[in-house]
Amino acid sequence: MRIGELARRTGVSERSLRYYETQGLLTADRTPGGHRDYAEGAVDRVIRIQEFYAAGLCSAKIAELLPCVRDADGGPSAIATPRLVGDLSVERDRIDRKIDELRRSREVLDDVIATAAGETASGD
Amino acid sequence: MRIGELARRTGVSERSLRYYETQGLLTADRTPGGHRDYAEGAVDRVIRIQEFYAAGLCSAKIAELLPCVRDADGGPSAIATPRLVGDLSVERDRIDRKIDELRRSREVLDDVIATAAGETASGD
DNA sequence: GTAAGAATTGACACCGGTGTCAGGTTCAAG
DNA sequence: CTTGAACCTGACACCGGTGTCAATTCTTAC
Repeated sequence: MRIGELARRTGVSERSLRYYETQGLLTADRTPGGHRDYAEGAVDRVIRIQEFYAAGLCSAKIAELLPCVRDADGGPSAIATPRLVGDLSVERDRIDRKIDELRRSREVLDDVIATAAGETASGD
Repeated sequence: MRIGELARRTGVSERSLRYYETQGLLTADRTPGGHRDYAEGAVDRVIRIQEFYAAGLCSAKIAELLPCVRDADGGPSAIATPRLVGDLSVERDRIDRKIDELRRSREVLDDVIATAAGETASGD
């Protein structure tokens, strides 16, 4: 598929898709004229990339990590090197802490929202 | 307490503490010479601010939100306006989605790490 | 062949919290 | 006093994924 369709199907801008390619996260065949031609699996891959970005990983880490991830299409996946495993463990711990932080903030927001709702309802 | 101590106790840089003040997130008395003098509650407040930042809220939203948060010292808290409640609900939903994303990424990382560990252990 | 839509590369800018440096002032201990 | 640590303000820069514009080129349907 072409970049426009991939952008539409993933909700990711064409700009970002091209950027991913420069970062070694995403590959595409080329038409004789030079237009990118993506495989079907690119959709899942792009979504995964976005998740990793959202998790706070940088392009370089994602580039190392992606080959080790079992895809939906079950291709053979690489085995992470000990160094990468160490890095990923650090990231995982960071993510765990981040989730806790988010949960705390979420609860505070909920509390503020609930309090306002209560005041509105009872009117005192 | 002085800014140095607050920075040490919260793990937040002096630079950031001063920045928070410009954003209306944190106040401090001043010594006759102009040095900041923080109340004891500043520690909790700074930690809360950091959590909100980590949750993806911008300074302006945090500034609106903070007065409505019930502090540990139980001072009277303001009631969020309907507009703010709307904004916060949007933020809360965003945080919920983010937590889900983080969880997914965390599982993938765990999988990669576990796979590598298994290969290392069995050696095949 | 031609026109319109889609894609290409390249460059510049943004966001916004934080790091850091400079030059000057205040504080506290001797 | 004096001295060194701590603090003050102001300014500049960064990060790094993304938005956006410009000038070309490719594709496709008529």
